[in-house]
Amino acid sequence: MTQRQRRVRDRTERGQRIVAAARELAEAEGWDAVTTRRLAALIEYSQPVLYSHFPGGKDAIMTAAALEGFGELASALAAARDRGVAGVAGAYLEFAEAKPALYDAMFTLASELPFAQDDTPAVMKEAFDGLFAVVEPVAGDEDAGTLTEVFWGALHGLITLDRGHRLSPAHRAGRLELVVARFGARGD
Amino acid sequence: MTQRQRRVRDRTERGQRIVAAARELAEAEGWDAVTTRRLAALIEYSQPVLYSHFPGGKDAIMTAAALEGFGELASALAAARDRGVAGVAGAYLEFAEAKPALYDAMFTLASELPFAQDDTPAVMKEAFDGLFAVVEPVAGDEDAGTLTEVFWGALHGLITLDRGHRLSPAHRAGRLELVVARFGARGD
DNA sequence: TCCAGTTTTCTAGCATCGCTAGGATTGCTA
DNA sequence: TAGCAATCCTAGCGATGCTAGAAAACTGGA
Repeated sequence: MTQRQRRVRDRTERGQRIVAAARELAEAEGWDAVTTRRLAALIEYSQPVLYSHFPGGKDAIMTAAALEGFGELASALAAARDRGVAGVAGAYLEFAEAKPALYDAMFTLASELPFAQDDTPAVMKEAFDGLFAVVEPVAGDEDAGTLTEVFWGALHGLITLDRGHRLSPAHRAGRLELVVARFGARGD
Repeated sequence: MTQRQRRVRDRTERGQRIVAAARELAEAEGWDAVTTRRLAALIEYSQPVLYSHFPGGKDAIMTAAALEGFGELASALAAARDRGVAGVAGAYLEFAEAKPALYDAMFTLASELPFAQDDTPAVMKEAFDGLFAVVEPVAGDEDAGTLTEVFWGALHGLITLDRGHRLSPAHRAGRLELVVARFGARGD
């Protein structure tokens, strides 16, 4: 029986290696460079092995990477929770800047990951809660959930626009201050 | 000489037909469905003709479509200018909802279009000015340009997150109200 | 009107992509 | 050790963006 255990362990390890290789390659050269052939070469197996781990193919691998990302984002936000809105906003931007390809997988691509629904994965809810926790105290009359969504949207929008070179680099620090100023205080 | 004039006119007309066909197909089936072969079939010419109009290939066609989009967005924002921050914000969201594929081409894809730089196309500056015009009066002590960028980021972020089914549909109207409430008034 | 020369257009093909069927190889069980 | 089952790989399909070189159409001068 230990043989069987070792085999399943090897299998799960290989699945993780696939995702890890995909993330590494994506951060280095972008998701377009993550092809099934290169991925297979990196893990030193043939292409079809990928599909035995992820029947959904490349999209499923990206989704798996995105889920890992939500876990890491949730941790980063939780660690900054005691530094309030400014701290959490900074941690969010820092995460997006440190792992741009992963951030893309989480939000821009892989849109079949459901959010704000019953079957939303737990890590995604935890990430959202990391924002909610610091927004809720300053919500005032406004609905805290809605305000969190708007706060999140502002951070996300600034990140994607900035990445597309659509914002002035000179205003970069000022934008963070302004988001915090507009969302970190009671709005009534 | 009129022969030559007719020829160049036909050429530019065909170039516009290419972009029009790309936009139509993209709105109907998404940008992935916009292949050079289908595009060539739609304009009733062979594939290489596309490259005589747009040497950059598919990316260049999408960029041309995006530029058209910036012109249309600028018009929409200008028309809503007298309705203040709320009106412009509403017009922006309306534009993004009415032409989702075009909006993607403008912001998510085609990121080689430079913004906030010297060689930024005029239509892009006009679109930005459509936001700036209503934000500037309520900037107070804050830098109006930076505030406009944050306002823009909030709108853009909400659009992209909403499109990826990452926000609660029930809060949809509330989010617009909240953005306006947080950005439509002086923040000092 | 006809014939070069130029411009425009098409046919055919390359490399690469995601993905999969079917055979070969390996490991497990009796 | 023989047979079975799981695993893996080779080979290939259709489709993608893009391009070289042949074919066709148009141009302007005798």
